[in-house]
Amino acid sequence: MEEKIEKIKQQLHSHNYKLTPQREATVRVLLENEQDHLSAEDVYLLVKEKSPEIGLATVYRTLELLSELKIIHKMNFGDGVARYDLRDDNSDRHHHHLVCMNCGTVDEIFENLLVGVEERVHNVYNFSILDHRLTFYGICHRCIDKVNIDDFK
Amino acid sequence: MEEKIEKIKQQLHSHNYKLTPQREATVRVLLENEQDHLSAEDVYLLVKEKSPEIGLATVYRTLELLSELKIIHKMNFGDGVARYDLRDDNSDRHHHHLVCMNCGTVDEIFENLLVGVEERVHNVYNFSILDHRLTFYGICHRCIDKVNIDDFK
DNA sequence: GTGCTTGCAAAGCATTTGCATCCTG
DNA sequence: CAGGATGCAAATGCTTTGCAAGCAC
Repeated sequence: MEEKIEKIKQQLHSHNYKLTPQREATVRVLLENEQDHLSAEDVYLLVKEKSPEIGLATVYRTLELLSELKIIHKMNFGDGVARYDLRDDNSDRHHHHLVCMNCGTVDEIFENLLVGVEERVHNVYNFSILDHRLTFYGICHRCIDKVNIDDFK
Repeated sequence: MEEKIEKIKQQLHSHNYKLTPQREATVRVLLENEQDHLSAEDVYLLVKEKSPEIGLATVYRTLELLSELKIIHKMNFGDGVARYDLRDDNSDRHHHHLVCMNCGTVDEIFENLLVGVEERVHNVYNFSILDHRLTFYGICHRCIDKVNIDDFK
């Protein structure tokens, strides 16, 4: 935890930004909720619990900044809000999402599912890949016995 | 073209909706721009050329309706606007996107890149897949010689 | 003090909704 | 003429921005 904060501090410093108390509080919330996919509002409410004086705009600016520095990932599952995820350098390229169309839960899976696929895209389409997103939409294991899957087709 | 319109008309009728002139104009724009990924605003402006009296709200309502009936695909590339695509039943599951981080162009590729992957996700995570999105972000063949790729990393 | 940060409020956009009107059957 | 469909304008919801004040080096 502390060493992760320290690392992010370095990353900010290397781009001439400071780890202000507000930014640190925001980063801590992200670290404490690494499995989740928090929206800016979610982060704001959690940060407010510890630091009630923080403004929503500051949270947005911090998330935008961390996103630009590629410390976090900004993503979109089609529900109208941006969601944020800490980036773990190692698992990053092998990190995909399972979005449940019944309960809305977003699970993460860590598997190198695209072995060979990226190379193929590069060779066939002359497209230089820098990042990718792979998201599966369906019904999660918690809901599968409770719903009629045909209702979602 | 005409038979595609006719088919969509049937799909609407089967759900007790009509193919009104406004809806037809909207569908025609989508058919005429099948390669593109138009935003609602784009569609609105194109429809307006032929039918200047149409309202933006009607375009939104039509796109929403077509999306619910799964006649079109609503998607999101992270630029803050929803984009729409006609669904071709056959190529649908093998239809992916290449988003250029320099010029913003979205190219489509049609390849069954995920052979085996879906089965694996289903078996390992007990997740019943109904749809997926695979998007690659990078630099397209038109831009690769004009930019320094490290600037995007 | 100079420049980055912040909080607040106002503005910005994309999208949705209320409502009176208009068709269509 | 009854119900769906439309156009307009207003409202909404997420996000960004302007600006004056605060803070740090």
